[in-house]
Formats: sequence, C-alpha cells, structure tokens
Amino acid sequence: MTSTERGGPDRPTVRPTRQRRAVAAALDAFDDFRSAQEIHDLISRQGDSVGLATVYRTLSTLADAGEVDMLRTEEGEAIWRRCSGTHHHHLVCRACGATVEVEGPAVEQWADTVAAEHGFAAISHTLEVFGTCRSCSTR
Amino acid sequence: MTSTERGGPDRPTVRPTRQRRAVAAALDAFDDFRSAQEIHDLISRQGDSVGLATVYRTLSTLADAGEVDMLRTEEGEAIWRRCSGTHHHHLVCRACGATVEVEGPAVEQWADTVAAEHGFAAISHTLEVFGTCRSCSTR
DNA sequence: AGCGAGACTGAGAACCGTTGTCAAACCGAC
DNA sequence: GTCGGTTTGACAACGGTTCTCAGTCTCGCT
Ligand SMILES: [Zn+2]
Ligand SMILES: [Zn+2]
Ligand SMILES: [Zn+2]
Ligand SMILES: [Zn+2]
Repeated sequence: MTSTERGGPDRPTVRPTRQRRAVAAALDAFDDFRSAQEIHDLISRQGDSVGLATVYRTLSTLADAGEVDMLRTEEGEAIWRRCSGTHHHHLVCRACGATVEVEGPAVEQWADTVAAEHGFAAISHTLEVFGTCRSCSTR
Repeated sequence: MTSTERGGPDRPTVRPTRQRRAVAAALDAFDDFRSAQEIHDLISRQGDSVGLATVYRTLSTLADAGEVDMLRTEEGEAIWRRCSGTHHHHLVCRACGATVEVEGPAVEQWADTVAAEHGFAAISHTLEVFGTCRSCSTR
C-alpha cells in the first residue's frame, strides 16, 4: 500500500501548483464566459507563464469538480466561467458577453414532466438564454 | 438584368442537383441527429458519391432555410436532423439517439420573462433534454 | 535535509471536424 | 449548341483540443 489515504477508493491527489493558482486567478478576474485561449492570454499578459495544455487540463479538472461551467459557442468552441455550485442557467449578452446566472424551477419541472411523459429516465438538460443587455441595447 | 426573377432582390438561384437530393434523402432516412460524416457515409454506402464538403455546404444551406436543426454534442461536433418548421426543442436518448420533438410554452414564456427582468432584449434560447428512453432503460 | 514515488508540466506533434481554394463539370436560359 | 453563373470535388489549410513524453516539482517519509 503506497497511498497515504486510508480506507476509501484510491483517488489521486491533486496538488496546488503555481499553474493551477494562475488559472484560478484568471477565472476570478473574468465575470463572463471565456475561451481557454483568452484565459491563457490573460495569464501571459500578467507575466505568468502557463502552457496552453495545462490551461486545458486545469479547466477540465475544475469543470469535473463542478467549480466552473463549460458551454459551447454556436461555433463549437468551449468557453468557461467560474460559477456558483447550485444548479442554474445563463442569460448571456451576445454583444458584450455579460452573464447573469438565473434559476428556473418551472423549467426544471417541465423538463422532468415532458421526459416522463415520453418514458425517458435519468434526465439532464442544457438551457441558455441569449440576448442584448441593457447597456448594449441603448448604445 | 440577367435573372429571370422579377421584382425582388437578386437572391441567387438554388438548383436541385443529384448531390442535394442525396443529402436530403439521407436526412429522411435518419430519424435522429447525425454528424455530417455519418450522413456522408450513408450516401456512400448506398452507392452514391457526394463530396464531404458538399455535404457540409448542403447542410448549412438547409439549416439556414430552417429545414434542418443543427446542434452541438458535448464534444462540440455539429449534428443535424430534419425537423418540423415550428419552434420546438428535443428530448434525446443518450444511449440510442432516439429523438422526440417537444414544445414548452411555459419555457418560452419563462425565458422572455427572466430576460426582461434583467433588461435583456432580442432574446433567443437553446434547450435540449437528455435522458434514457424506455427501451434503452429496460435493456 | 535528503530521498523516492508519483503527480504535474511544457513544447510540439498529432488529431479531427470544418472551411477555403480553384479548376473542372454542370445546369438552365436563350 | 452556346454562354454565364452555379455547383462540385479533391485537397490544402485552419483552429481548437488532445496526446506524448522527457524533465520538473510535491510531498510524505525518514
Ligand atoms: Zn454557470
Ligand atoms: Zn435547469
Ligand atoms: Zn428539431
Ligand atoms: Zn423554445
């Protein structure tokens, strides 16, 4: 037995490295969804140096842990954002990217109901709302 | 004036070619969402020969015309399906891909309301529900 | 402090879905 | 049949993402 963990399954340890801190800080600096490339650029501009592959690896890990949300642009590019841990959806400005987390109990129920009506089980869903935010509309 | 169309703006003509018919037929043969590659493969298997680039071009045209829906897999790959012309969403089986078109007036309204509350205009939204269909659940 | 096992990283290649290029083929109107 | 514009296909190019793997770093242990 080489692991120092007792009991439970052999989950690999996750170490707090300079690179992971840099990615976390970049995520905190942004308020909206950003591509891995943009996050990588911000880190570089601040003098730090983190490989792009490491940015991807870190984002994936964080997404798996539920600490960031990942979604896809219309063009298929992955974009990430630090989000709250509870289930929510997004209201995103097409022009400036401003993002608001929103909840929709009615939608959650609708999804469950319509799925059950058709005999579907183990339901999950994706829902994003796009629009033009106030300041972008009046500009 | 070289166009035979009278009046209106000079929209380019769209010709019914063998290739476009083949893509349309392949779409009809499928009941669920498929990638361009899969559609191309089906056409090939049936003896027809249509370039992959042409499949992409045709699918894009059909999508612009609202005759097919395009959405993205979790991995970012584009998949297409011939769908009804009215606004709807999808209930998709994770295991077999079986797809049901569903409507959700309550959801449409929720999206408009929550967007208005936050001052967003020109709203659009994406919503897909994933699950395991009856026959896949009992298998 | 020194060590060892294993986690982590970076540079670049590889991957893969998608789009661009452009000469040849095609279609339809005349 | 002729002519201009449309469409096509083979292939290159592109862009985001993942893989590779040798070198580096962490951390528990002594
Ligand atoms: Zn979120
Ligand atoms: Zn939800
Ligand atoms: Zn549809
Ligand atoms: Zn809708």
